[in-house]
Amino acid sequence: MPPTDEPAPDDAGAPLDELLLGAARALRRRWSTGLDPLDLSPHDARALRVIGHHGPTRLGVVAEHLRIAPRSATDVVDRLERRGLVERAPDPGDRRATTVRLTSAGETVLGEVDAARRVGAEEFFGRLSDRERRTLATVLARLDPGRLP
Amino acid sequence: MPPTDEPAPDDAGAPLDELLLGAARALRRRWSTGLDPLDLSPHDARALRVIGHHGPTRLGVVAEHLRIAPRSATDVVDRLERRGLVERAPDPGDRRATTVRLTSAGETVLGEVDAARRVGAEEFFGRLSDRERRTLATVLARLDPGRLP
DNA sequence: CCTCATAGTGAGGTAACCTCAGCACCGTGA
DNA sequence: TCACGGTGCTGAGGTTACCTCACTATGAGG
Repeated sequence: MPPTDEPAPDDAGAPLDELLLGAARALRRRWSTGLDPLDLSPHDARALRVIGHHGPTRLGVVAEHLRIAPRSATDVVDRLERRGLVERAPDPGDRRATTVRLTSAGETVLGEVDAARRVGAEEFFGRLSDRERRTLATVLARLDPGRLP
Repeated sequence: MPPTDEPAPDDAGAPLDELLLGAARALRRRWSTGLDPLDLSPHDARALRVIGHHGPTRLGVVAEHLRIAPRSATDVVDRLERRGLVERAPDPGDRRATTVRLTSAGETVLGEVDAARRVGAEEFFGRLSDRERRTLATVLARLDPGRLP
């Protein structure tokens, strides 16, 4: 066995990267169970939030916000449109482009999604003190290259 | 499969959960580029580490450590075995069970993986102070339900 | 116009999971 | 001692969330 500073993986010795990925995985899992009654995948819910929050937006912009390839945004929007939660409309300024916006059904569901998200996050991050949460938010924000000045 | 290296705009006042998922995503991306020269997916590299650091282990135990279904561990070990990095052997104490351990090639690669991981994590977590890192580790460990007593 | 870039999408692929069923084997309890 | 429910692994087959590549329709500059 190569020389490493590993104690036991189950204990507090796990390295930062494993911890980060593990926590993200756990969160995703919990989130997805919280969304079960809405019959929405976490990803679609995320997309719904982006679209709702940014008003009528181009597909490409949605892709950027979700950090996925434009082609993948097409799929996401397809799914949401099939569910009647969003609708496409031609961009008046550029006839190549398509804008997406929430339907009223979409806005309703978005409300429920936000509620579920809040409850799930509350449950997940519940074991942390307010101070720990603030610290976590600060530190994580600094780690995400997309949000840096 | 080179991940798109988008600058990626920010999603307004991102809440804790988005931050966590975003950071994990960014880390995974960086990690995977760091592993490119080894021709290993992050996942397989993770499995290699678990197997290497636990000596000959049962498949089921590997699954537990990776937090995946036992069936999925079979796939991971299959891939690693096909690459000649690990080998299966019958568990002497239980003839239903199979143990996995690194080959010598596997140990070599594990060394490189560990090095790459350290470099990548260093780069990724580099903007944090030692104190911030320690705090992050503590907080994340508390968030991971898999590690609770 | 002609050319080149850009927005979205069809086709087709991949990775990393999952469940479910089945087989070989284990430990128990009557 | 042996039937039987539980356990460890795997084959078959599915899902999800992405990807690239090639294409069409459009826009913008010379």
